Amino acid sequence: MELRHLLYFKMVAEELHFRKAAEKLFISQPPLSRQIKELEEELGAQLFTRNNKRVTLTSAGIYFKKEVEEILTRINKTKNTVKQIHDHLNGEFRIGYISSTYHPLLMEVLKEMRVHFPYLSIQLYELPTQKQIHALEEGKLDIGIMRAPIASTQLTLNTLFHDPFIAVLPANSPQFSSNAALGKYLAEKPFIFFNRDYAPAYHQKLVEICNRLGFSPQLSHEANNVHSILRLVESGAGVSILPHSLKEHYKYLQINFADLKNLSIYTEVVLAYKNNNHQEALQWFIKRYNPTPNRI
Amino acid sequence: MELRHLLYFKMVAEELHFRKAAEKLFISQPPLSRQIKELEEELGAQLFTRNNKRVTLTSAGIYFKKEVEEILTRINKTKNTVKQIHDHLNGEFRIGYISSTYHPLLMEVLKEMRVHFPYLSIQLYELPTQKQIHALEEGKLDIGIMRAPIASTQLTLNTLFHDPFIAVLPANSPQFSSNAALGKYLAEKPFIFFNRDYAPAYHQKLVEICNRLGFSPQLSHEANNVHSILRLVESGAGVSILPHSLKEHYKYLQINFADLKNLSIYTEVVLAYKNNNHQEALQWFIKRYNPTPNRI
DNA sequence: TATAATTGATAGTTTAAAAATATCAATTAC
DNA sequence: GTAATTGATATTTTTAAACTATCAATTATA
Repeated sequence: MELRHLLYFKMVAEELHFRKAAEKLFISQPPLSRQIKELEEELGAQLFTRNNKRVTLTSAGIYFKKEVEEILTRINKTKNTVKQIHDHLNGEFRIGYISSTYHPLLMEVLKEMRVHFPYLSIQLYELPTQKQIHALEEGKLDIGIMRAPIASTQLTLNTLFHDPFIAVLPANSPQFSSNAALGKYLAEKPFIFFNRDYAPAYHQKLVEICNRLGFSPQLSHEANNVHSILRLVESGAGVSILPHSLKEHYKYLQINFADLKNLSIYTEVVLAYKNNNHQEALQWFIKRYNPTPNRI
Repeated sequence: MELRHLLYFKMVAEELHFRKAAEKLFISQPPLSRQIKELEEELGAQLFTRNNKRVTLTSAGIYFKKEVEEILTRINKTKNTVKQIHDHLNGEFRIGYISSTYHPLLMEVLKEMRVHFPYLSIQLYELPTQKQIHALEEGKLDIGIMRAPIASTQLTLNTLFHDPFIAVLPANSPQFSSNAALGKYLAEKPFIFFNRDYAPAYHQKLVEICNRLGFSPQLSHEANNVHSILRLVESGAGVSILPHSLKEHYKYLQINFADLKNLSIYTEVVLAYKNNNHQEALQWFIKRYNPTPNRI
């Protein structure tokens, strides 16, 4: 028995007409009759009754039809999945990340990943959260490192860590004994923000922090990149508030950091990927990529 | 793609060695390599890595192996079931019944059955309950009409009806106003019983009825067939107690019947067949054969 | 009722593809 | 460094699928 027999049988069972079935199968009628006969002989069961004018399924044939349909469906599904697994391991793997991602860890993980998946072309894209969400939904990214909240039912989220905030000040700034004193200082300086459209939720969070510190920020500069903001602060262009985890990665800059005490506002950094995506490289990345700095 | 490809793949995946696999498949190595290559091309996925000395499955191959094994198992199961359905419809159907079965109904059902299942050879066997149980368990009967109790975990039971008992007397017997009067009459007559070994539970029940009527029967004759018992009674050889339902079917005999009042002892008539037997003819018979005389 | 049309089966031929044989290059083991 | 072992390749042989032509049986229609 071969799949051909099953395929031919299915068509005859649907058409209940050898000539029509043969036509649909793009073969002539005699070989079809022959194949069905062979199948019946191998099974040791009659599948059709031929009244020389009317073809009908026997009980065995009815059962076989149901089974064959399921088997053929299963085979096709398997073929597709196998192709997917292959492509996922031999194609591209696109990672999105936000500018505030801790790069040394990511670079380390990528180095290992290239050894594990030698035929996979791994690509990095620095993108803001909103753009990552769309790219993930459209299948243009495989995984994204971004900030909550993520409003999408198509994506599965995986919390990496909760990050508190810290004030970023020029090198000549004084020390502050309280949030109030810090607030007073920040209120009088030009405030460097992330672009509102670029990261709306993040922007909103910063406004809330300022309010809690007792002031409304003077929105003087806008940037859409952590590095740019830090460079602006260093040059004395103003102050800002950024995720705490960055402090460790920018020690070489001539700036001061000032803790915000007892302020339970955090930014949540997550891994996001499309629901039901079980591709091997993705699963490997999720398992391996676990920065855990300042985890709460 | 053909089943051949799946079968060949499975063997190579198990052996991880083309020559050994080819040997086990009773073909030479080159065509095996060719078929696997064809399969990989059709799937668009590499299934094996060949390091010119070591064959291993890729991730896609590992997945495919699991699926192929399940698919091939499924196909084999389907083949067996189809054969079974065919054989059950084109082979024999053996029905066991006890002598007290109401024949006109059974004959009517069989007539219909032969129309419904024209290729089925339907065979009847009059057998006592115990022999039917063994025959069913051994697959020598497909269904049995018999009396409870049936002590077998291999059989599924289907109650047909509960039958009370009735006394069978010669034509010259008087009328009785009470069970006590009847008991007194029966006590003095030779009692015709079913053979004890032949139908032990039934025999036991009759003894209990006699006790309830206030006497111990004189076991003069034994028979193993309802018709024989009735003929013996008709000839004046003695009296007996039989299932009530028989009264309707032996009206032509020169005998009297005497009801046993308020005696809640019944014999249960059941259909019995092997557990998990879903053969079409059996299911049809169970559904159709439903005598319901004296149902309680 | 006779004739034409339609059905699946059969016979014989052609074609495609699976399998066999012989051999190769690459690797491993000793 | 040599022999043995591996899967791949080239070529031929064999198998079997598919084709064409035709048939007998049945049904529809005039």
